[in-house]
Amino acid sequence: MKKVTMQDVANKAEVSKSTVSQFINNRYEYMAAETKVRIEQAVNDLGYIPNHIARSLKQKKTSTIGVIVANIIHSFSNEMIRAIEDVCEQNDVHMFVCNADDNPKKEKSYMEMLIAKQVDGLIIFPTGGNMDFYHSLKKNNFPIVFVDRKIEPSIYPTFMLDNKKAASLAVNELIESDKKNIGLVSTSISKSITPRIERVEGYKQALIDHDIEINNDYIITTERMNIIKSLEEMWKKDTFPDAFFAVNDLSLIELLKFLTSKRIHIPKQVSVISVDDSPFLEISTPPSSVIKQPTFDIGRDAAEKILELITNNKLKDIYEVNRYTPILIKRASV
Amino acid sequence: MKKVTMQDVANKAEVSKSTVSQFINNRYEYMAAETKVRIEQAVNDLGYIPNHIARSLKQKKTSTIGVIVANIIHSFSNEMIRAIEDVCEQNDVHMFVCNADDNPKKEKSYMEMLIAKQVDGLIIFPTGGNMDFYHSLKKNNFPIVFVDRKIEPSIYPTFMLDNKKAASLAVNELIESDKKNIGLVSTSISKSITPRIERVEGYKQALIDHDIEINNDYIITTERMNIIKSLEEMWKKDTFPDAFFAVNDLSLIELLKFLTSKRIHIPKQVSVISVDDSPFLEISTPPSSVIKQPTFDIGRDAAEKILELITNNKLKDIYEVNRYTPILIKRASV
DNA sequence: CTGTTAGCGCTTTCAA
DNA sequence: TTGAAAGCGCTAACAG
Repeated sequence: MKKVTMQDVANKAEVSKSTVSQFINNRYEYMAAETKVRIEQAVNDLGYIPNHIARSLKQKKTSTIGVIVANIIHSFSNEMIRAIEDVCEQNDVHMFVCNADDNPKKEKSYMEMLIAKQVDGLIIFPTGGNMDFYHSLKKNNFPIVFVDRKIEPSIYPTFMLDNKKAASLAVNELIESDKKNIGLVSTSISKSITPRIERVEGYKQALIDHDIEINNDYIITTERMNIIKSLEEMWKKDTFPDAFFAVNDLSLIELLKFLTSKRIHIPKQVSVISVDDSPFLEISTPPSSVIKQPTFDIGRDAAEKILELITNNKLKDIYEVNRYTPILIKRASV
Repeated sequence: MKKVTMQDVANKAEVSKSTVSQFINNRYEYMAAETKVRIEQAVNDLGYIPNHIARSLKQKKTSTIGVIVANIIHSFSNEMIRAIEDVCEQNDVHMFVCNADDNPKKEKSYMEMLIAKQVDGLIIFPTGGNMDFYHSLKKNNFPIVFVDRKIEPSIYPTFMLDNKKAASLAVNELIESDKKNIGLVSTSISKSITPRIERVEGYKQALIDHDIEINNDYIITTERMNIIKSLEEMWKKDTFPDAFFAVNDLSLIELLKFLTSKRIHIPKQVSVISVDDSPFLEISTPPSSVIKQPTFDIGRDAAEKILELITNNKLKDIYEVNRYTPILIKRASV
């Protein structure tokens, strides 16, 4: 496959390369109408598509950002991507999405790949496993914004949910419907993933605030694939929670699978509430109550921030973390 | 942000640019151990990351492919992406995923964008709205493979499900459990989307094969957002199907929403089966029986094919369509 | 074993 | 109103 270049177009239109370049970049100011037509003709005849990477090399920018999500499986990630896409589109910047799969190695390799491909900036859901790399990028003044999770100290702008609030909203809702033995289900927190940790803390705090004793036997924080096993073990014991707070959609799925398999009635026997909404929760039996993140706002603000950083290119030493207020959506599972 | 270049590394290590280039590309054959160490040192000190786009410009290839999915919402798309990713990784090629949102305009703009960014090839779930563009690319010998949907004539390799078989598997399953009035629900088929059309045809054929008359009142093919409305209308009539074939996961969701809202028991009153599996179907009530695509095989084969085309760069005039056999997964909804 | 050189396709002064 | 020339960061002969 032999690609058509600007030179080919120039030859065909019998003008110089630079004139074609002017044309391609819509700088018609000084261009004879007739020249314009000739070039247009040539472009169409040859099916010329400008080589962006040559342009980028020259301009030292690609008008492209990279987005690295922690795990694409979460419905939250998908919504965020949509929101970011919207503002990118409005600003004529492209975006590439990569999925770190909650794996710091993958995250790092994607960061390097995207930087090698000269993205102008990065939006990252940080796994937390690449502190040194973040810092070295910061030293080089490379624009990044974090989303969903924060790192300490917060050397880049960060946009995330008020997780404690989310947890207390959930626990309060459960308590109001007279549930007292409230369990928690979370996917693994071993990698110090802020939202999960904060939600667990928020859950504990909410219990304390209601003078309910924390029962560690009711708390499951483990790999997704082990959640059902842990629930089985809990089930075998003398007491079992009459309500659960699932810290995200994945843990909720596992929880529901377990509850269904045991034919436990929701909400009569066990109430359930989780963070993050997703289409399937409307058709689960019963439809699940959830704490929803203002995903769209978070995504939009993060995207606008990265574009601003790219333009201004002045990084502050430390940034405040921007927190967003969660919303309770009542359905029938509590 | 001022980027570190190969020249910077060369200066620091007191060698020439080309020597650094050798180093970066792991061509140590003739390199003095001591030089190697000095360069390594310099690379680390400066935090040098090679500029891929400069390299690509020179090499006239990016080792990157583009993937344009019709609609990322389908669970099928996600699984395909995973499968493609696997073979890319094994072959050290990067991949960029874009979502056409079932919109030919978006599809075209992504195609142009990716080609402008010099991807070496494209895997496309074609919307069917850009025939001219496909043909002009073909004329330029640009490597593409199609997935999930085909175009006529098949000028590029195509990998997709045996949709008629899928439909007949579904209908047979329904008939075997003594259901006779079998409805169909599909998202819009206006844009001539092969899988949906083929599944509708397959459904009709299967009914004919069983000497069951086709009742057009039982067939819904409309935009996702209108499905429930159409079901409502059907519901008001004298007769209502005792079973449904949903042609994909999205139409199934709508169908389930409707059935749930009417408190119609599945499968006692109405049986349900669909094409495409997805995690939420295990926790729906009851767990849904589905016709599963061998997604992994399709993705792998498509990815291997595009890499082959890129290497050989010899396009045939016409390709056969590769069909894959669907698998019935029995759960409790039939 | 290492350096010199040309050039990938484009943009951008500056000159004509 | 258009063209010539330099150069973005890198690779790949080839020379030394």
